[in-house]
Amino acid sequence: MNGILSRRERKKRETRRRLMETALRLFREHGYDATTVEEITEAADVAKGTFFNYFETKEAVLPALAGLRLQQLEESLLPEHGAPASPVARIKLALRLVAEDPLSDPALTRRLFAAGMRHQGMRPVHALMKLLSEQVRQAQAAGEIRADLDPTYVGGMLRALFFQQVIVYHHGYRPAPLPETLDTMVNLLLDGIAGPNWRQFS
Amino acid sequence: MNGILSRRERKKRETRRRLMETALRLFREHGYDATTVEEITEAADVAKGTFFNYFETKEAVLPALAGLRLQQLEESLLPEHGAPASPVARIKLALRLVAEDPLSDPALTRRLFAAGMRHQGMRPVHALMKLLSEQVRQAQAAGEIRADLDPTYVGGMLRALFFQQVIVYHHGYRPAPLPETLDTMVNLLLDGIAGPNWRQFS
DNA sequence: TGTACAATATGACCCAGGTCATATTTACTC
DNA sequence: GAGTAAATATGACCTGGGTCATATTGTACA
Repeated sequence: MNGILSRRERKKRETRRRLMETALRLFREHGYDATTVEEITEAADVAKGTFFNYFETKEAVLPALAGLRLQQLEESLLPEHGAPASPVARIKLALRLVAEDPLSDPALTRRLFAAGMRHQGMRPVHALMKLLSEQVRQAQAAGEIRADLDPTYVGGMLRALFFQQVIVYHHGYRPAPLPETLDTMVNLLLDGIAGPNWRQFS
Repeated sequence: MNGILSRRERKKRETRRRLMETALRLFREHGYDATTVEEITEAADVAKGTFFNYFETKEAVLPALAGLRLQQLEESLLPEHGAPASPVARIKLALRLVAEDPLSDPALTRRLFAAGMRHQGMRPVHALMKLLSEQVRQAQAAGEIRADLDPTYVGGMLRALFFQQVIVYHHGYRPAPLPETLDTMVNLLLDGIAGPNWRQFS
């Protein structure tokens, strides 16, 4: 044994890492659809079948990639790293950072989102939702968000609205630069969209 | 000519209708993935290639089917047909009806949503969004929703949250029956999720 | 070092979605 | 009806995702 990991474990991780890295590179170079699994494995110097030992489907690489990015992102949300004191501000920051990530080009974002829904799995419950839920929890503790709501529920809302926003933006609906529209979206969710006559009915 | 339509036009519509109907039946009988395009065309008594004269991809049938349903649904939202006077109540009603539609079984809903995102098209801008936007417009006119918002924008939010809700529900997150959770969701969007300390920061 | 077992890698193969050159049908004109 | 051009139907074919029986590699233990 070398270090704490067996040779097997080291090779496994290395192969997985190489596959993910290669896939991302090729996706960005030639587009998601134009990149075949065989091209990925060829470039990563393994056989085609090996790919499916590491990922259930071609689409499944995307959540894995996103997971990595979010792990890094999670750190920049720690107060020690200069993140805002207000949890809500941190949520806005997180959304802005995710939207700016190179992984978030139009095609990949759509695919990533679709992959997050597809399959009755949703098992690695898209990492973004977990991250957002945690920030929501903190926002509730700070009294910035109503405490009677399930953080997971609100995290899910934020995630859904985020993707809606980003996808629509990439489709040409651009009342303002993306970061601003994301902030607006969060504010809207906080303040609500009710008009003066709402509650007269209910 | 018979009626106002040429034989060609009649046959075309009939074939399209038969394909959609057959597809829906088979999807519901055997599931979306388990149903092949060839099975659909076989059952509809046309050649496989014909399918792709009518729909760009297998997935593309779903938006087409949804469009039909929504057309019917749109009528039940007219005041003449006993719909509530409050536009917001009509929005809630619409969401409940869509969720109850047989087309909205778990697998198909996910697929339908994914199809709505996929392809840089999004051209038949998912009919649900159009329907919701229109109701939002009316709600704004009635003062139930803030008038300074773009109805399309709010319609998009509602659509995104609706799907999030339905999918999560089908995944086992069920604090209450689906119709109730949908109402709650709309109320939450109306009232906002801000806590007592919000605005102290901004 | 040898041997037995488990984990991982491999690529031939299968299958279903999607394409396309060709055949058939419809519409229109003389 | 014959001729012709356009619309539509067709199914052989291609492609790439995903499977699986088999081969290879790593590990454990004597």
